[in-house]
Amino acid sequence: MSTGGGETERQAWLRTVAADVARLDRSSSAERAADILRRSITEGALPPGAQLSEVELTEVLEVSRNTLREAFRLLTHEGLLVYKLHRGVFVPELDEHDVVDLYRLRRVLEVDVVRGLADRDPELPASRLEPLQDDVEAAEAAARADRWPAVGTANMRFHQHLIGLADSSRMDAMTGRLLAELRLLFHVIATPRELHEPYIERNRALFELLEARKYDEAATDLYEYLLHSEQAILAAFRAR
Amino acid sequence: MSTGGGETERQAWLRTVAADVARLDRSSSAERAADILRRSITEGALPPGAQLSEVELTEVLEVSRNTLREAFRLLTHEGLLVYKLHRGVFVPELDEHDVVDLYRLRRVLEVDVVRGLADRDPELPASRLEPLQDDVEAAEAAARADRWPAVGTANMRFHQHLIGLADSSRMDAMTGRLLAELRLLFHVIATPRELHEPYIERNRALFELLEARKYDEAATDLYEYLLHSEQAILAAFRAR
DNA sequence: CTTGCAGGATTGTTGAACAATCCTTACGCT
DNA sequence: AGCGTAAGGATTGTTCAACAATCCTGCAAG
Repeated sequence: MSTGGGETERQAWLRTVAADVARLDRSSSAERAADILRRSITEGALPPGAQLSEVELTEVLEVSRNTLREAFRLLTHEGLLVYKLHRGVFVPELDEHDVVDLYRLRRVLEVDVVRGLADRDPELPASRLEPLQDDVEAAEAAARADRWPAVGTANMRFHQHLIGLADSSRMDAMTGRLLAELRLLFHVIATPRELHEPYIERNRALFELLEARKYDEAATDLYEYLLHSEQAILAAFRAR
Repeated sequence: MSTGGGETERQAWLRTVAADVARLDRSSSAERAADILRRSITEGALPPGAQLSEVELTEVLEVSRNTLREAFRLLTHEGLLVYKLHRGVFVPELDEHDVVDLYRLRRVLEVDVVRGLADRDPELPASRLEPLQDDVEAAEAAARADRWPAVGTANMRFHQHLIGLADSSRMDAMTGRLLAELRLLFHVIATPRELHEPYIERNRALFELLEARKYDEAATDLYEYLLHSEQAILAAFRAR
């Protein structure tokens, strides 16, 4: 490797290495406990409204109460848990107001990302779209296997990767939080198939528009897409 | 008060009461400690890069190490502190990349809020603009007294209240985080006057456009405003 | 100049203990 | 019976002390 090569190139490499190191560092007992709880919540094992007992979870997760409370704090700030002082932590119960709030933010962020891709199209290698393609194909495969929760997961990851195209760490974090809360909403809906099926082909259509570099068209399409999704969830919500 | 009056009216009232109760509940030792640290950081007493020793702060704040660590977690998720595993917590050092990232999000969120006001103009009472007017006048008063950090604080609150017009709790939280990080950036800039002075009258102009209900004009004005502010900070940054 | 190895300092985690608050139950009153 | 109230138990909030794991510093050896 040449030492006096490209200055910016070396800096970019240093950044990727630093990111990898940070990723390896991320392993404390509290975060491992949070990982387990996060999966339990997003997969529905802990339904909205459920209380998480401290003494019970210390035994299951094999961590001390203090460490468990740190895990609770982590998840609280992801929106997956809420604290009620002197009463404990609960899986939040979101309502229609939250649906509107969440989707407003999704529309703002995602549409802006897609529209902004036009400005930096030259510096965007085609390989950046590969994760999106993988997600689309994963959703299609899961649908063929009738595994609708997996379809929902793949669709979620599609949107997370879509935001990732903006190279904004803060947008990534916000989106992760928004999608986690959205999953909370999904669990109150009885029919996951009707909830996720329509968006498999809409995601593919969106992906192909991006591949064809028709960013403005993709943005307006995505806007309609998210409006439609919001209405679907609201309708399912009102039907209990 | 009529019991069978407006259904939605009563629900709205219940929501405000619930919000007040939640606000009163919000008082634990960890959050009080976090409040003190937050002020120390945003006011510059703890400069970027500084490490916060646990044993030292337990004595100053008179809380236990566990409670202090909960306060650290709170501030970490506000972006005011960063954890390095087995090394401690530090005040983050933001760079030009972060400036671009933060301002991109500010533009997206704030412009969307202003533009969205047009749709719900009828239901928006004029009193909602009062906090904005107060902030503008506070900034003008602080400027006359040569208190430029206070000008910066008032300008920040102006934008926080601007976002508040959207009635989105998640946007409020995100904006609080973004503005807190922005304050971190201000401390590396030597001349607070040149940094804040131009935006006193720009905020007033924006307020008057909102008062006149010229929302589209206000939105484009705000977009230019934020681009200008971003360039000013980047310029000050490159000049060390 | 780099490498490897103590030693000390700091953080990560645990367990126990006590105070504060909430929930439940039972009691007494109208 | 219905309702306010008080005692009791259970849970959370907070503190403390201790130990394990990791990092930083300085120094010696190659």
